[in-house]
Amino acid sequence: MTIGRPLEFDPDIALDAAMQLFWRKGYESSSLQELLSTMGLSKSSFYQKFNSKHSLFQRCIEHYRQMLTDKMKTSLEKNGSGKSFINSLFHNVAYETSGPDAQMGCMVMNVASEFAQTDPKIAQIVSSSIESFIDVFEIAIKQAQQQGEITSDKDARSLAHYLVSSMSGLKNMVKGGADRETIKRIANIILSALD
Amino acid sequence: MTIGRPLEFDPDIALDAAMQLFWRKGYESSSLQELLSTMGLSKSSFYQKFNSKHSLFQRCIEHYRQMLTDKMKTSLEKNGSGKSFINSLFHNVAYETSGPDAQMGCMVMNVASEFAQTDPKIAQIVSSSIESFIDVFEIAIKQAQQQGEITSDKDARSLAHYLVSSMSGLKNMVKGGADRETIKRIANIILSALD
DNA sequence: TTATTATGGTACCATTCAGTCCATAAGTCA
DNA sequence: TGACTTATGGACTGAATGGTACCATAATAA
Repeated sequence: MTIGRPLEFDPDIALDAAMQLFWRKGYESSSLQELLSTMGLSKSSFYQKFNSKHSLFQRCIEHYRQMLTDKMKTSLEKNGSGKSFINSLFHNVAYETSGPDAQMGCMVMNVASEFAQTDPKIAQIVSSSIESFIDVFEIAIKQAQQQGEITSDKDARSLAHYLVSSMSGLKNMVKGGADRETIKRIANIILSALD
Repeated sequence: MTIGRPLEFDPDIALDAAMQLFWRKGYESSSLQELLSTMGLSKSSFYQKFNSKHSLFQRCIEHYRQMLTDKMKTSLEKNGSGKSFINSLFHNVAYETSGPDAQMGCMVMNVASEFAQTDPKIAQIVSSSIESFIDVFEIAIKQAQQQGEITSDKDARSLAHYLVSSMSGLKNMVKGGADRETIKRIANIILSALD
């Protein structure tokens, strides 16, 4: 055991709460006050565990990357088929058009949009996070190719880039106010590139 | 002549300068001070001509919509071919990867990402702006279909939605740090949906 | 007990934010 | 000239920003 008074909060839970807020509102619009209340801790505790708003933000992006890639990988395993994993991923976007968690988009792309061009450190985290997403897609595509769901003459890496780009664009359309049916129609065209 | 002391600046030029800044940095990160210096006017003049930062912002989005749709329409006319217009539009994104004006993305999509979910008034402007872009793409597609460059069995409106979504995603990839060759490869896959 | 660390609270810091107010300058019209 | 109208520059305001310092107190381990 470490000496001294133990923490009264779970740093991981606090980090996750912060991530949710940053995801929803971005960096600038998430004030310290809001962070403290959603994380459920005082200013003292905050600055003791997380050095600053900015360093917390970086950790949140990493946390998001980890959470999302894990989620995708388990979903791929459960699904069995690489192709149907991809299909369901894109069609699920249609259900982000309404509800409490709607129009949040992808946190990494949100960050890229907010100030990837300004902050080199953040830009690097964003870039490597995108690479992680591409990697997962590539695994799914190669699996689909082995299963005969996608023709093997297509370059898996390029397709993976294409899917990340398309997913990002689709989520942008949701943010722009597109309705469910429109999203479904776009998703179908996107997915037709895999045939 | 109007009575009273004449304006010492051109409102249209000032508006365009403001748009450039908002485009580059978004709403929150564009401080009033920066706006004043790039627009080249004092605080008094600013608040006299443009009521507030927020109302100026709305006008800037409208201005962007107008500028971009005009640019696209003239480009379509000059190009003659609907298909080659679309092709060049997507391949030109590859050249936004470096340089001073790089990684600015589409202002409307940037705004959608920043706070379309927060501000209903802005959300409406964003939504109608996206519709305008879709309209232009639809014209280009129908023209290409008449010219036999795209098969007529495809629904032009859906394809237009798809192209806006794809363009948005592609620009996101640029912001995320993708290099020129990667963008070109993605663009080719996107455009293959039109074959 | 002693050492160590965490907590909540307060006060405070400099800076920045958008926005207001007023005296004055620069014009038009009579 | 002088009245009228609008534009301009600068000083000013009140609120909010992220961050620091300090405090008494509480909870653990050695």
